[in-house]
This record gives sequence, structure tokens and C-alpha cells, in this order.
Amino acid sequence: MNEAVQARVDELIRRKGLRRTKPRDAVFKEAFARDEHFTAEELYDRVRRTNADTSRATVYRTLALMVEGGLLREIDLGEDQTTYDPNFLNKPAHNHLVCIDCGRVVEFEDERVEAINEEVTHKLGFKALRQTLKIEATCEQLRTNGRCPNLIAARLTGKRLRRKR
Amino acid sequence: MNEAVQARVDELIRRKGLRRTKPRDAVFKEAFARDEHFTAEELYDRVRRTNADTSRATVYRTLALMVEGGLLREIDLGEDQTTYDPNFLNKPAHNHLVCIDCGRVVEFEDERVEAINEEVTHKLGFKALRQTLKIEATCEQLRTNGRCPNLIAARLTGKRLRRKR
DNA sequence: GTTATTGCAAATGATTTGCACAAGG
DNA sequence: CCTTGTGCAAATCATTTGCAATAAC
Repeated sequence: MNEAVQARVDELIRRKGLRRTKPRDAVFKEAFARDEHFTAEELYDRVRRTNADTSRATVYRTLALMVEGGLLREIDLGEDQTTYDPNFLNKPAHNHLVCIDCGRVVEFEDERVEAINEEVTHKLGFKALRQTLKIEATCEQLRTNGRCPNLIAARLTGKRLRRKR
Repeated sequence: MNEAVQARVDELIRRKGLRRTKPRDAVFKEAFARDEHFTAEELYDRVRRTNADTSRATVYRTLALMVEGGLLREIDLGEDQTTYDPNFLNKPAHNHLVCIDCGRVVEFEDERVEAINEEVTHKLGFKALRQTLKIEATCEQLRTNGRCPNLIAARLTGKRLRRKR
């Protein structure tokens, strides 16, 4: 959790008149410890490693707080569980490409997409607030070489590649 | 349900070796009776009006069938329930703008967005399969006039405007 | 006749919530 | 102190599933 994030957390605490508590701080910290997306359960597991008495309820409650405060964004990766993205503070308008072969998620930015979005939205009589572009794609490497490092890694870690329980 | 949709349904039935049943046909028919998005529960209600003995289970099962067969797409409108969009057969690459003031959803197409998506995706080493762009926006009419017909209508129908149970 | 399909009710699973106790300011 | 925050367990609620009965082909 860098200074910029720290500042946003502090501001959130202040603005909402919240109290500083150990469990909540542990969740804040863990959420921004890496730039990876995570589910509530994954974050819970991570928090528990250093803070064994934190409850799921607190994790969920703090997640809701961060989303409402604009620190975190919920993104739709086609999973049944909600996925949280901690990278919007650094890259406020980034998009996601999801590989349906290996499940890898690549973030990318492109100001042209935004410009067009703004234009279209304005033409329709609205004012764009935020946007999410998700591209589902297949892996060229896999198609041409018959193999892709991410797919191999995903299989090794037992990662579930397609949606639904 | 027009001929084109009918043909796709027939093809799905044939390709999967499914049987023609009354409950299932009722769901197919109702799903494409209008070009509006719907939730499973809404579709269930609509189906029940003409086919009072159809069960929720069949509605869910048929929805899954249509999604898998590419007739319907699940879209993320920020609701807790899954929303289904029957318009991808006619407009395979359309996008959604969601007004956070009144909840109205506007569909739009723009080939420039697609072109850029293709380019970016290719550059990243993937091949785009499908994409979803969701723009969350505020209503200019509401901001300047202090009122917007959709918001009034939404309030009248008791439509829930923001997410979560 | 077989096999797919259905409706029902029970199961599932992520998320939320009520409540009594603990901790922050 | 006086609230806000917490953990726990129970509640929710959309969706899925097992199963015996029913309908396709």
C-alpha cells in the first residue's frame, strides 16, 4: 500500500467519521498489498494469514466500504463471485482483456476508446461517469504453437478456467 | 420471435439433439417476444402468464441453453440478478450505456470501438472473440432541467435504481 | 419402450444481517 | 462512557440439482 493509497484510505476514514480498527486496517492493507484482482474469499484468506481473528463479515463490510469510497471497483470477469480490482486508483480508465483459454486477465489503457465513449455518450444526451470494456479473447500463441505458458501455469495451480459452480 | 431467431432456435434444437417441448418452447418464445433485457424472474413471470405450469427450473435450464447456444447473452448491469440480452442476434457487437440517475439502458453500436479493440487485442497477442463495453453515465437532461422523463417513469413503476438486495 | 424433460422441493453458496460483546475516541 | 465495530451464527436469495413422474420420439 503506497502513500497515495494510504492517503485515500485516510481520507475515507475521515470523511465517513469511521474509527481506526485493527481488523479493518488489515483488510485495507491486504487489498492493496498487490495489484492483483481478488475475490472476497481470497482476500479473507490473505488477511487471515497475518490476522487470524478477522472475520468474513468484516472483510465483506470493509470491501463494501472501499467500493463505495471509490478505492476499489467491482469487475465482472464472468465468475460467479464478485471480483475486486485495486488498480483503478493508478489507472482510472483501464480496461480488461480476459483470455478464455487460460483465464489470464490483461489490463490495458487506450485513450481512443475513452474519447469515442465520451463522444457517443454526449451524443446520446448523457455524461459519461465511468466505463468498463471487457474483451474476451483467445490466445494466439496457443493456436499457433499449441501451447501457452499461462495455460500450463493455470493447469498446474488448478485454476478454474470457466465459469459456474 | 422472427424467422431469423426461429431458425437459430431450430438449429440449436437440432444440433444438440433436444426434444421439442411445450414448456421449453414457451420460454424460447417469450425470451424473444420483445427486445428488452430481462432477469430470470421477469422471464418466468412472463412465461407463466401464458403457460401457467412452467417451472422456474425449466426457465433457468432453458436460459442456460440459450446462452450456451449463443442466442442470448448475459450482461452485467450492476444488478445482483443476472440480466439477459436478446438483442445480440440482431446487433452482434452492441454496447450498453446505463444511466445511474434513472436506470435507463441505451444500446449503441460504434464500429470504431470495435476496430480499436481488435487492434489492441491483436497487439497483446490475442484474438478478440467478443467484447462488452458498459458506460455508466448521468443524465444531462436531469442536470440542466432538473427533471428527466425516464426518472419520473422509473419512480412511478417503483423500479429499483441502484444495486444490491 | 426408451430416454429426455419436467416440476417440485430441497440443496447450494456467496453475501448479508441481528445481536451481544469488545474496542475506539 | 457512549458509539461504532466485530465475530458468530443464522438468514437471505438467486440459482442449481436430485428424483420420481411425464412426455417426446
